[in-house]
Amino acid sequence: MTTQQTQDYLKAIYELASDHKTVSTTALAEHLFLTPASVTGMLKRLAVQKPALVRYKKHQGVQLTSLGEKMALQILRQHRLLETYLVEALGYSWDEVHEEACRLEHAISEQFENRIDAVLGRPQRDPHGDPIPSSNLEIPMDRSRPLSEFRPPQKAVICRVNGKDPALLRRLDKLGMIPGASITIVDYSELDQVLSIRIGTREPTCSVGSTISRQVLAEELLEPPAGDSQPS
Amino acid sequence: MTTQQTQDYLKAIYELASDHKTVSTTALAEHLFLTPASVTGMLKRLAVQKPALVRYKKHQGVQLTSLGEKMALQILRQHRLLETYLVEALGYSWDEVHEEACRLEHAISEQFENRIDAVLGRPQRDPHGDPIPSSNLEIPMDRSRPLSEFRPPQKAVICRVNGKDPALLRRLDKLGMIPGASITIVDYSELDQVLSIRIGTREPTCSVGSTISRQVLAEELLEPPAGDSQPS
DNA sequence: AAAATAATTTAGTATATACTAAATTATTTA
DNA sequence: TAAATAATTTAGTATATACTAAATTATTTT
Ligand SMILES: [Mn+2]
Ligand SMILES: [Mn+2]
Ligand SMILES: [Mn+2]
Ligand SMILES: [Mn+2]
Repeated sequence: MTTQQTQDYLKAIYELASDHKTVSTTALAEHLFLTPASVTGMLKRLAVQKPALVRYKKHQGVQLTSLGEKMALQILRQHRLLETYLVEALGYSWDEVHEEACRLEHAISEQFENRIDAVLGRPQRDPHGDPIPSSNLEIPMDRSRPLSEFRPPQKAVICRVNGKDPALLRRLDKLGMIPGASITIVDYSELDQVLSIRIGTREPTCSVGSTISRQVLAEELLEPPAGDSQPS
Repeated sequence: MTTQQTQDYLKAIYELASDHKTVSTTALAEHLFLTPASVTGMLKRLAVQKPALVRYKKHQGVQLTSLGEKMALQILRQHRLLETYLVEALGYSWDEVHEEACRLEHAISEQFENRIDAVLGRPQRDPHGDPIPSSNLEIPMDRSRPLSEFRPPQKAVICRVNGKDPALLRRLDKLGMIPGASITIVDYSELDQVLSIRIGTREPTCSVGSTISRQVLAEELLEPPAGDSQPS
C-alpha cells in the first residue's frame, strides 16, 4: 500500500520540479515542513522500493520515475478535484480548501473521485486556476508567467495563483485578483518592485509588492494592432 | 493528536458495548480484524494515556471513559453523516458507503462536518437507519429488537440494519427490507428459524434465516384494538 | 477439583516515519 | 586554492502500531 506520506512526498516533488528538473533535499524539506535528515531517509526508501518511485543519488537531488510521476499526478488530480468540489458544492472559500483537500486526497476512493468529477462536470481548473489532470493523467501546460515579470503597459489575464497561504488568498480575493480577471499594468517601481495594476476597469488601481506578484501567474494579452473587435 | 487507529478502536468499543457493558479483547480483535495480542497492546496504551480514553484491567475487558465515549460519538457522527452524504449527494448505494466513510471519517474537519450536516438538513438517521449523534453528541435510543425475536402474527416497522456486509445489504435492498418498511410476520419455523415475512402488501412473502433476521432491527407495531383510524 | 479448552497477556520483533547531533560533501568567497 | 559557509547525509534514537510464538490466566468439562 502507498501511504499518505509517500503520496505527499511524490506530490511535493512533482510540484517543485517544474519541467523535469531535479529537486533538492532542502527544498523538499521546506515544502513539507520536515527536517532535511528526515527527507533524506524517505527518499532512500522511495528510491529503493520495487518498483522505484524516484531516482535518487546522494547530493544530487531526486526525480520522479515515470511510475512516481503517475502517482503524483493521480494524487494531484484528487487534490484539485476536491478543492473544486469543496468550493462548488460545499461553499468553502478558496483560502479554506487546501488543508482540507490535503487530508481528504489520501482517503477517497476512485469511485468518490469519479462521482465528484461527474457532479462538477469534469472541471479543467481548480479554484486557484491550477489545471486538473484528466482521468488519464494528462495535464495541460499553459504559458503563464509570474506577474512580477510584467511591465507597463502590458495587459494580461490572471490565470492562476501559486501558494496556499490563506492570508495571501484572502488578500487577492479582496483585490479581485482572481483567475479570469483582466488586468493592465499601469506602473512599476524599480526600487521596491511594486507593480500598479488596474483590475478590469476598476478604480483606483492597486499596488502589489513582489511577494504577491511572484505568486500570481498571468498570460499576456496582446493588444490587437488595429480595429475594435473583441479578441477571441 | 488522536490517530485513525485510536478513533477506530474507540468507535469499535462503543459499538460493541451495548449499554455500558465491558468489551472483551477477542470481540474487539474480531471486529477490527486484528490479533488479540495487538488489541491488548493498544488497550494498554489507551488506558495509560492522560487523559485516559478507556478503563482497562487485565482479563476484564475495557470500557470507555467519558472522554473516550465523547470521542467515539464524535467519530460515529462523522461516519454516519458521511454515509448519508454519500448516498444523498453522490449517488452511492447503501452497501457501498461503509468502507468509504470509515476512511473519510478520520480526514474531515469540523467545517466539513458542519457543511454536509447543513446540506443534508441535519439528518437524524443514516442510510442503514442508525441514529446520527447530534452536534452535541446526544444519541436517541430506540426500542427496536432484532427481527429474529418476532413471531407471527406480529406487525412491525423495520428501523435499522446492523452489519456492513455489502452482500447482505444488497440482498435486503432487493427484498425491500429497508428502514421504514412495514412488515407482517406470517410464519415461523422453529426447526430452521426461518421467518416468513410480508413486506408491505407485497406478494409473495419472503423468507429469511436467522443470519439475516438477527441483523435487521424492527419496532413492533401494535394493532389498534378497534376502529380504523391511522395510528399516530 | 483436575484436566482440557478458551481467552488473554507477555516477550520479542518488524515497519514506517520522524527527530537531533555529528560528520561529511559541495559550493562560494576571499 | 584555502577557508568559510551551505547543503546533505549518517548514526543513533523515538513513537505508534502491528505481528508471532510462548506463557499465563480464566472458564468449562469431566
Ligand atoms: Mn496530503
Ligand atoms: Mn489548488
Ligand atoms: Mn475508520
Ligand atoms: Mn451506517
